[in-house]
Amino acid sequence: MKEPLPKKASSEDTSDSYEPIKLEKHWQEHWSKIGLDRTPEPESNQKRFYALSMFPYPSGTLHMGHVRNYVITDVIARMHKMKGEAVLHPMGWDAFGLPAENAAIDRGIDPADWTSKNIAQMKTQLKRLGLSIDWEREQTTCKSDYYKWTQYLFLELFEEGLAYQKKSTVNWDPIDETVLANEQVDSEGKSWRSGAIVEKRELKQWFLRITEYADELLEGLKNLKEWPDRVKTMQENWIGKSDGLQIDFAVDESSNKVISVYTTRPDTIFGATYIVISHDHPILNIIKDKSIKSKIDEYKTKLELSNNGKRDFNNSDHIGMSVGLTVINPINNEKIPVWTANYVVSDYGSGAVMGVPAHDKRDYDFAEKYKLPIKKVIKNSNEDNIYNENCWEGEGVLINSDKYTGLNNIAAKKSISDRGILDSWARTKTQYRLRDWLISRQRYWGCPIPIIHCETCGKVAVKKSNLPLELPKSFNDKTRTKSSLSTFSDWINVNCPNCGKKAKRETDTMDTFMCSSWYYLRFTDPLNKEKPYNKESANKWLPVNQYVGGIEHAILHLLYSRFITKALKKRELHDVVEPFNKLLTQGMVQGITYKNIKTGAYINPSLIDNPDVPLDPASGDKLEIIYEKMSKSKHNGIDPSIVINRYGADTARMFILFKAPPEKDLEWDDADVEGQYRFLQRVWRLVKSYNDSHGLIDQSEIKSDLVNSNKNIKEEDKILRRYLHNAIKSITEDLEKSLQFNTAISELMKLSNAMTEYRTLISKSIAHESISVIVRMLAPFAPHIAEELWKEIGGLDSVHHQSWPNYDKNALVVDTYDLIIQIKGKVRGKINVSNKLNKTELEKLALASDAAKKWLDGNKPKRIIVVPGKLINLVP
RNA sequence: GGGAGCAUGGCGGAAUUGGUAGACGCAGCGGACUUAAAAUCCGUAGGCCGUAAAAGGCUGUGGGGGUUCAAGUCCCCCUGCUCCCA
Repeated sequence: MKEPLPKKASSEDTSDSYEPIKLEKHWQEHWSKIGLDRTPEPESNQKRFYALSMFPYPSGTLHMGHVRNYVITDVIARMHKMKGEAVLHPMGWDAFGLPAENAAIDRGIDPADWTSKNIAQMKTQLKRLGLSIDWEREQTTCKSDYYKWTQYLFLELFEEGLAYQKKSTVNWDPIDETVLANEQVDSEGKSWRSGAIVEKRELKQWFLRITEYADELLEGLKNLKEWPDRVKTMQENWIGKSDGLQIDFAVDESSNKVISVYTTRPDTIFGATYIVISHDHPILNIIKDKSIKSKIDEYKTKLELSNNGKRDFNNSDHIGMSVGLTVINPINNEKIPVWTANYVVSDYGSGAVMGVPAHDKRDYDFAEKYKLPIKKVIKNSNEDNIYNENCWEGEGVLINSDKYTGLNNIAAKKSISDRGILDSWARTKTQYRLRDWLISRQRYWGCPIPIIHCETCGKVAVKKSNLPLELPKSFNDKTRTKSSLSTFSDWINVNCPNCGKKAKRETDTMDTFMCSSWYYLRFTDPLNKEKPYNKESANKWLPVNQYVGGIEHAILHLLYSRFITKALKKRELHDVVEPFNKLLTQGMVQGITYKNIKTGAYINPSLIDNPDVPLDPASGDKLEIIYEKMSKSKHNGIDPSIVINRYGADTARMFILFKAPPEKDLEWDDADVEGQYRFLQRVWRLVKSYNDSHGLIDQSEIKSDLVNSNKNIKEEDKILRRYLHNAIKSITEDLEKSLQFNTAISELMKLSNAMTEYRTLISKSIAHESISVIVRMLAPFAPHIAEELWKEIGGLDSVHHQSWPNYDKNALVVDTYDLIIQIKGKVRGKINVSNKLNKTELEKLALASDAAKKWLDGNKPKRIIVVPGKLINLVP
């Protein structure tokens, strides 16, 4: 950050210069007083618009990513308000979660206090941005007036059979000491939060049956026309639908037992040289041989100790053993051995697969390692693909496959399936990659699961009338060694609501994604004391018209929310099918970063003498200048408050919108911020000079955009009106359709430049029209300066209560234009022509032009293409 | 390994979806104002050739090929980067 802006020269009249800090404070106070941002009760015929940003985790400080997110939503919300729509633009806090708990443990304070302090701080920072948020609808997920309803909705799911507890192998995060859902473990087997390698543990956990909605969630993607394809593809892959076949292999040692394997490649069945089952497959129980049994136990221990948390199966590190059983391949009665291996897990498919090493990479790796036979059954028809010819996963013609030999593998797939189904050793099965959503967390700072475990009655729901089930207080009791509800014995021990006998409360809390998967519903009816929300309110406002947030939630939050919406619809709590109609995933805000390539160290910019040739102050090494996501450890963060203190919120807003299209990463650059500040100053001076030359506007001139027309006005007026109405047209499209704020602002700049140029040349009425329009169009982007200028030009009421301008089609019409003359596709000249000329007339003029004379050498063109309004191409 | 996307001046980025490439801004350069600087205003600007200066020409959207009167935009191949899935 450079030195503070220089003070204005004392000779200047201070009342006349742009002082953003003072002005913004004044208007924010005023708006708050008049309740400008309250959500209106929509009139019956009024269009409704729900604008929503993903609500933040209250970490305590606002960062630039937040600023970008909320400013984007704010511009959209403000514009729709001006269009006369009833706008809902709320904000809340995703306030449960581990950072609060960890901070609280470190400092011996209550996470609730830590959180509310952070919220207060961030709210102050947010308010300085001048966001048109209706704070009366604020929600905080860790407050009991919110989590009461999270619990209520959990019970709805419980009643529907969508919430259940089961023992299973789960992802255990050893740093955060809690389990994680599959979505929350990355491809390297690391926790999305702590980054620790996740371990596998057998634990009893609560799940939500999201798999029951797998197909609906997949199908629903097709209707989300205004979601980025990228996000839809990610969800589609995550759900991972596959149509396959379940094939029974009879166990040779036990006449009435079969192992059912799941496969999408029945065409390779003749290549099966072994069967692989998961380590906990039920068939293992039939093994009598003690030495094999003890070996299997040894293997299981090894599996647990290997700490191989990598998700399910990976190409490397396959381990396994033969379990001493034999099965019969139903297609050819061949006997093949049964193995167990860590690349097969019990909760996917049937926990068993057939090993076809010649045509499956994982099977191939495993067979190589354990010297199992490899049998090719499909010939690679693609001659080019000679690499790794031992394992061919593509298409081809069957070989070594009895009567199916010679068939194309697609056809073979069908006939083998048909045969299996007919002989009843196979049936079709649709399989999903998606697993049920694990929502249990063994931590204190979360929403308690409202279930009581009774020895007689089993799992009993807390009565809805007894909600909220509040978290126990006195968190910082020094006697506790673990930060989990299981240590609060007073709280745990209760009487069963059913039979009255002694019982215990569930001590798991819910995944915070549960809290955030329904907040958009609560915003529609935020103060309801009887229900989570009123059905009519939800139906009235949802789906969210514009949702804005980071791409990192492409799967997690967005998939969970879609599921919850569908599940609650089934409970008839609303009629909403999809929660978010249009989605914008904004890019990161990156800061300039100085990195020493040799040591990998990030250098604090304050230690660098010459930013153009940065050197490591410790070693003298040349540093690399890169842009990376802002973070403390990289010393590249820019604090929004500092920027606002220096330039004001309007400049910060303008910069962040102008610098890059919203979905792209944005590089913070102080020099560009200055540029936006200068632009606002130019507009400021422009308005003053219009006032001086043309006087104040009259309110009646604003009521209708069409007070002026193009009839009987002078040429300069026509030209400026054309600029003006072109700007209205493209800015409106940018904000309504393409969400291109950068080009919208550049249109504002062009308009401002033209208005400066034509200032003294135009009539008063055109001056008034253009000045009123530019101030109104500036309002969503830079609300404070626009409000001040609105007052300045003589506007009544608030600029934010004015209507968004409509463009006048007639103003866009040009009388003459430059027709481009191309010879053989190259631009060789242009002629000014009337827009009334038809193709033949244009042709005639073009042929007579200097360019044509020069480049055609008197020859007649063979071909002439005329694009009226654009160009003419003469092809000799 | 599979899939998706991207590649435009010194920089961020535009380009009506096949029709004047480089809008708008930043940085730069030249000038005005000023004792000077800042701020502000005006001008200039893809590259190369050409000219005293112009005029003018050639070339140009990662590289190569193709379709078309016309390609940043469509098709094929290659290179590089990013993301997702293994």
